[in-house]
Amino acid sequence: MPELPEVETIRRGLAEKLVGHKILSVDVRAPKLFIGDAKLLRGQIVIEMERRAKLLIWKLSDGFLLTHLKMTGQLIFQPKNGPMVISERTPLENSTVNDGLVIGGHPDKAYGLDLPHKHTHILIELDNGTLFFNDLRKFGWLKYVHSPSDLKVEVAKYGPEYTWPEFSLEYFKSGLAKRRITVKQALLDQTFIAGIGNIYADESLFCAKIDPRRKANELTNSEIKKLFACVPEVFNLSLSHGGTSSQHYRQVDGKMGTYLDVANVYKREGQPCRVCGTPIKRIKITGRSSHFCPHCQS
DNA sequence: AATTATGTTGCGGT
DNA sequence: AACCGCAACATAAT
Repeated sequence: MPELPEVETIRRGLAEKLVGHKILSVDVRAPKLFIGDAKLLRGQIVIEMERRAKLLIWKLSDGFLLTHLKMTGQLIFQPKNGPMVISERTPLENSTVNDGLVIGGHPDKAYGLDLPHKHTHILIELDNGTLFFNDLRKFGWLKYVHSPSDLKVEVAKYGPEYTWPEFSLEYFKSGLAKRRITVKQALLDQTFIAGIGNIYADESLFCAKIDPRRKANELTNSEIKKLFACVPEVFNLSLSHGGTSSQHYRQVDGKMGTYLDVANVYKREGQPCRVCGTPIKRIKITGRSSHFCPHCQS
């Protein structure tokens, strides 16, 4: 899925396009993916767009719309009378690339943004355009809740955001000390820190020069300190690149994120480490790919 | 054909 | 009781 930098990039895009606009209608084609009564969204104004962990929170004139994109969810906005935009992982036949956008190309591909397509499950029509929720694997969802206390329940499980004062070195240290799992698994735990997924766990551990297989409770103080600084550093770098378009992630306007251009380890198996030249290794840690430099992170 | 994919959750075991 | 590992969810690309 989109991790924190991707969801935050989407949040900024949605805020720019949707805040102040009115929802005219909602078309739910896959009922399982909308929890609550979609009809209640009709006529509501989008007041504010927020994010908690990897969850998007739309503040509406009456209630909240929550969206979780999980692994392959997309939210793509096409303004009224706007251009037909198709974005593909690789440019398609008969398409032209312009500033990260791919225009034209094959209309039937799963990743195409000639919308709606077979993986478009929910359409939200607003007064200034249409938002398409596409999700190849159908793990993602939208949920309407009415009251602030309902919203509170939804976000109660998440650990601190990396920007919060609650995310202190002391908190980080004591959290790691009580976990007997690998440091990689600890970073992925949303109840410990909000927003890290597979990409940024690997990238943060490279930044801190820590082997992902190390036990969380066996890290030295100086390693913990380094990792504590690396998490914000990596997040902020990715945000400045609009996130990572590894496969399905797209910005709200269909553009890809370009963090992969500067990633040190993620998806770089066999390629030379940017620091020492040693080939990057990929191993499994509890079922998930983990990329690291065997020389720098030993 | 088997493996892989940006995530979370619920179940059973320790 | 808290913690941990793993299957499950659904679909396509390689």
